Parts: sequence; structure tokens; C-alpha cells
Amino acid sequence: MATKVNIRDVAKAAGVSVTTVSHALSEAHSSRVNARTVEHIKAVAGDLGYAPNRLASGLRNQRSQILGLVSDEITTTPFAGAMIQGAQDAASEHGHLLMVVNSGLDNELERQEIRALQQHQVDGIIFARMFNQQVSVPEELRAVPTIVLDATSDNPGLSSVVPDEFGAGDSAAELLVAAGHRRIAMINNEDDIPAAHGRLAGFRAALDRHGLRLPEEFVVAGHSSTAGGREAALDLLSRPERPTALFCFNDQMAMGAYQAAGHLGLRVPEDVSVVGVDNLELIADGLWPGLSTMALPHYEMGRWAVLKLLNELENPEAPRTHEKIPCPLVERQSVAPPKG
Amino acid sequence: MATKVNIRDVAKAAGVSVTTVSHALSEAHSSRVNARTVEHIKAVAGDLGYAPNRLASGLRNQRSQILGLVSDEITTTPFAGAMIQGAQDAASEHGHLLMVVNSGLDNELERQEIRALQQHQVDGIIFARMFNQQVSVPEELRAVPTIVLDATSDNPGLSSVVPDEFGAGDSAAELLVAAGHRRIAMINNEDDIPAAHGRLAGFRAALDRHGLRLPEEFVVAGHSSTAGGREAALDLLSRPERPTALFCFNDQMAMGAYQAAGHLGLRVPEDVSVVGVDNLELIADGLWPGLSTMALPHYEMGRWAVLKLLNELENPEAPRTHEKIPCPLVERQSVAPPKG
DNA sequence: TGACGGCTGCAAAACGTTTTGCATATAGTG
DNA sequence: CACTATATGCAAAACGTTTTGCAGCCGTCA
Repeated sequence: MATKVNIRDVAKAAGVSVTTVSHALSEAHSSRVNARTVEHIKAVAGDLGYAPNRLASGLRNQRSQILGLVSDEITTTPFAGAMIQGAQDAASEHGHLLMVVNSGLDNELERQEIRALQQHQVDGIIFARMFNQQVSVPEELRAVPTIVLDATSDNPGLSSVVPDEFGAGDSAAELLVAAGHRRIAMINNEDDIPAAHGRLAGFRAALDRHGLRLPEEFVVAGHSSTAGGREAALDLLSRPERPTALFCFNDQMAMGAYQAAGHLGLRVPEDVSVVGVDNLELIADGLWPGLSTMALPHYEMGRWAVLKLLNELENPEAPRTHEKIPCPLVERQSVAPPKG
Repeated sequence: MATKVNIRDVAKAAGVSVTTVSHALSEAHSSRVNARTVEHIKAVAGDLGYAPNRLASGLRNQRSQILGLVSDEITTTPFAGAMIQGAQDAASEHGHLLMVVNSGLDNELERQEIRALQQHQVDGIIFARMFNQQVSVPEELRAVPTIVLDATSDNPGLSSVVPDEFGAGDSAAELLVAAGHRRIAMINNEDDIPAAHGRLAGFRAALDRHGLRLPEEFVVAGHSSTAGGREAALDLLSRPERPTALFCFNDQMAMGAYQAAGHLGLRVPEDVSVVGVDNLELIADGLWPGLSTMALPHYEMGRWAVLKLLNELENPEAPRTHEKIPCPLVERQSVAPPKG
């Protein structure tokens, strides 16, 4: 392992002082040194493969150029990847790196990890959840600029970003109404979470707008899983007055709806149209026919969180904001006009 | 934001020198200071909420306590989460933190990210791929201790860890044979990758062991996707001498096999048994009936990689090793004895 | 009583940067 | 030619640790 080359080596090789090298390389201060010298120093630095030690510069500048990302159940959800990628892309574009920790549901461990992040002098922290929820962030975060990702904080002093759940429900209804459906049911998640309330509210609002009432018996809630969706769909689709279209809380429940339809001898989309939420490629692309679904903007939320954090770091007085990011429709083949 | 408390503040508050505080807190050197003093210093440090600045100690010790994890397509695969979690858990248990970067398929970007990691003085790097493959690692990694994760390197000087693909195929065959099947087909991935070769070889070896030949026409390769699995299964299951059991390259292809079976009026597992590989909860748990499948040990591989890296850091002369981790069977309901 | 050894604890240097203040050299002006 | 203004580069301090070498103090033993 070639022993590391430091700024002193560059100075020696270029025949100038350490100061001059630092200035020459610093963009902001390079005006203080002769253009020809700058050129020369850069060449020498390049030849030597010099790369500044960020530990040292972080120490000196009180700015580590590291952002912490603390998340919960990264393992059990397929969304984590997109969120991390969005955050990392944004960070990388601005010369920052991401330190990722996750602690499952263990609060004590989470606080410990946050302290570890702080010891490494992270410049700020993204506090991420894997599904939209209301959280109260650990108190150790008081000491660090923080953005809440895919959740809202009880502390309004923290900026946050969540999907536009209402809009997702609204767009799904629009899609089905535009296809000509009138008898549309929703298979909701039984949990008391913003996504369930928001999607239902948006869905209902859009139907209202079109003069279509959503009858109570056309909203059935189940466990948020394929099995839960299957049971709910079995119920709805075996009624005498069955709906011609189903809006499902998520793609997993929509997968259950497909299974129920198949079991009852109904075809998607000829006999029943289905719309999901999440755009899990694995499911939405895998189902046959492909599932039209509202994509959850995990990548964009990750990006937004980092950008916002960097902005607040730059400008500590910037107002805190609470962003909702739209959920675009991804059309596949699960929606068709109702028969007859 | 309360201004940070440093070791000097602790020393002042405790009425001793900075050195003494450092020694008292250092476990290894705490013998150099009176036990009562140690006690006192620890108390004061606790009261003040002192936490050592790792940037500074890293600079001084030439040991950042940071590990880099560079991966490719974290977004598009659901495995990334488990791999990262495994790595992070192991790192955290040993007082290290993980810096995660991913670069999609952009090699230039990847090298850039690796250099960024190096600037932050990571102690070592995990070079991870999202599916088992042969790689030649970027040359910048020559300068840092590196472990290859879910891939093998053309450079044998790098330790690596992959799933036991052969074993997965072997166990799958064992399961089906034990259930009484004789006419068993494999739906393989058409790509020229270790997983495809390994699983097929293991599968074939186990059948051989039981005196069952795997006829060439019972190995059909398709695109690694639900659609690819569907087509292959459609082919296999509509033959006059159709197989009674299908071993699928992965869970997505198995999902396609379910669809094909459904389409042909065959039931799983009564008419055809199915086994997958991956144990993607989303699919394996979501399918109806649940899919029996060989779990890919992503969590364990992540763990192993970090542990091995830490070990090589500790002990640079440790021999490099190339590990295969077993793929345990996760039984659900997709296997039953053949009819008649 | 004097010397020696063992405990304690301290001062200072080092890790690799960045930046301020100052010194020198050069050019510009009356 | 004297003097000022400007351009260029350097030395040194600081960021917060860790660790080596040394000094003071105490007790012990001859």
C-alpha cells in the first residue's frame, strides 16, 4: 500500500510552501496565487495522486462533509434502496458522503447510533422512516440539523417530506372514472396511518367531484398484505352488486386482488380493473397483466431531504418547510373500461 | 445548538490535565491513572455529555473507524437492504460506521466514489455486487483493504463471499425428490452467470445421486423475470409428458410459473410443485399458496464481509479466503407429493 | 537518612489541513 | 528618484485527539 501523499509532499515537489498549495487548490483562495503557479501545483498534485485528507480538513473547518441517514427497517422494505440512492446522489453531487445506520425498531439502539454519527461530526442528519407516519424524533437530534424523511415530526421546527397521499388517491380515482367506471371500491389498510386516511380522502374527493358517492360498504379495510388484499377482494367481488374496479392501498394488496379475481373466475382487467400504490417493480411488473399503480416517490424524497438539509446548513435561518411530493401514475394493463 | 464539549472542558471540570482524561477514558491506558480519579473523570465526562471527536482521534490514530460499502444497483434490487443491514450490524458491534455509496452501472462514477471514500480515510472497503458475478475491481482499491461481497474477484488476493449456489440447487432437488417427484424440470436463467451454472449443477448432481437423470429438454432457460418464467413454464407444462415439479432460478420466475399453471388450469401444489430461490418475502409470501424457496443469505454475507474485513485490518497477514454461505430452505406450501 | 523504584500526572509533539497576518518583491505614480 | 500600492508567498496557529517521555511524590529498604 503506497504510503499516502500529503500536502507537504506536494509543496516540496512543487517547490513552494504548504500554504501556497492549499490556496492554489482551494478555488475560493486561488486568486491569491499566480495563475502559472496554480497550474504548476495542480499538475504536480495530479502526478503525485494527491487527495486531501478530509479528516484533517473536517477537523480544521468544523465541517465533515458527511451526512447521517438513520432509518428503521431497511431490510424488510424494498423502498429503502430508492430512498438511499436519492439521498446519496444528491449528497454526492454536492461533495458529501452518506453514513447510513439502521436500528430496526430498537429505540435505544437508534439513539446509540445517532450518538455514533455525532461523534463522527456529521454535518446533519436525515431521519427516515420506511412508511409515512407521525414521529417524535429522539432528543439527541436537537443538537444537529435534521430533516424528517417519509414521516412528519411532532416538532414543527423540523423540515419534512412525505408522499402526497391525498393526491395518489385522487389520481387513482380519476384514472378509473376516466375509464368509465362508476362502481368503484377501495381496499384500504386497516392501520391508523396517514397513508390510509390520505389515500381514502383523496379517492373520495375525486369521486365526489364527479358526482359519484363512495358508499361505506365499498370501503373495506384489511391487513396490509397480499393475504389481506385477497380476503377483502374476495368479499367485494363475490357480492351481487360487485364493483367493476378496485383501488388498493398498495401493490401487495392489489396482488391479493388479482388472486381473488382469478379464484372467482374473473379476469383483470376485462371483468375488474385494479389500481395499486407503490409501484413495486417486483409486483407491478410481475403481475399478469401488469398493474397500473401510483408510484411512491422514494427516490425524489431522498433527494429532497438531502438538498433541503444542505440548504439549511448553508443558510441556518431558512424557513423550515413540510413538503408533499406527488405520486405519479405508472400505467400498465390493469385498467380497462367496464363491460356492458 | 449547545456548543460542543471537548476533552479540555472535561479536564478543566475534573481538575486534571487533558492527558489524564484521555488515559482515564481509554480502557487500554486507564491503568496509568488512579482508579478513584478514573471514576471521577468518567462521572464528570458523563455530566458534561462529553463524546470524543472521531475526526480528531481518527487523524491522530490513522484509523477513522469508518468502513466504505460500494455497491451497484441498490435501487433495483430488494436484496440491498439485507446486505447493508448485515454489514452495518457487524460494523456497529465493533465500533465502526458504514459509508455507503452506489453508482449504478457507471464505472467512472464508481471510481470517483471510491476516491471520495478514500479521502475520508475509510479503514477498508466492501465491494458489493447485487448478484453473484465475476468482477475485476477498480484499481483504486489496490490502496485499501477490500473484501468482495456477492461476487468473486479475478484477483485472488481479495477475500470474497458468495452464496452456495450449488448447494441451493442440491437442496431444492432433495426437497422435491423427498416429496416423491421423479419428473422434475428446471427453469433456468439464460444469462451466463455463476448462479445459473451453480444452481443447475447442484440440482443435477442431487438428482444423479438419486438415480434420476435430468433430461436436457427438462432444462429450459429464459429471461430472469416473471414473464420469462411464465413462458418457460407454459412450455414445460403444456407438454404431454409434463413435469410434476419445477425448480425455478428465482422467485420471480417462480411467480411466472404460478401464472402459467393458473392459465393452464393446473393448481400449485396439487398438480405441480414449485420451488424458487431468493426468498423475496414480497413474492414468496405473497404467492398463493406460499412459495417454498431457497433463501439467499444476503444478511449473513454482509456480516461476514465486515467481520472478515475487520479481521484483516487487525491482522494484515491473515490468509485471504473465499467463502460460500449456505442457502437455507424456507418451506411454505408450494411442494406436495405428485398425484397418482 | 539516603537512594531507589513505583505511582501518578503533566507538557509537548504529532496527525493533515486551512487561514490570518505579515514580509518581501514588483509595479505604478508624482 | 522616492514613495505608495499591489501582487505574491510564507510562517504559525488552530481544529481535538493520543501517546511518549519526563518529573514529582511517596513509601520502602538498606
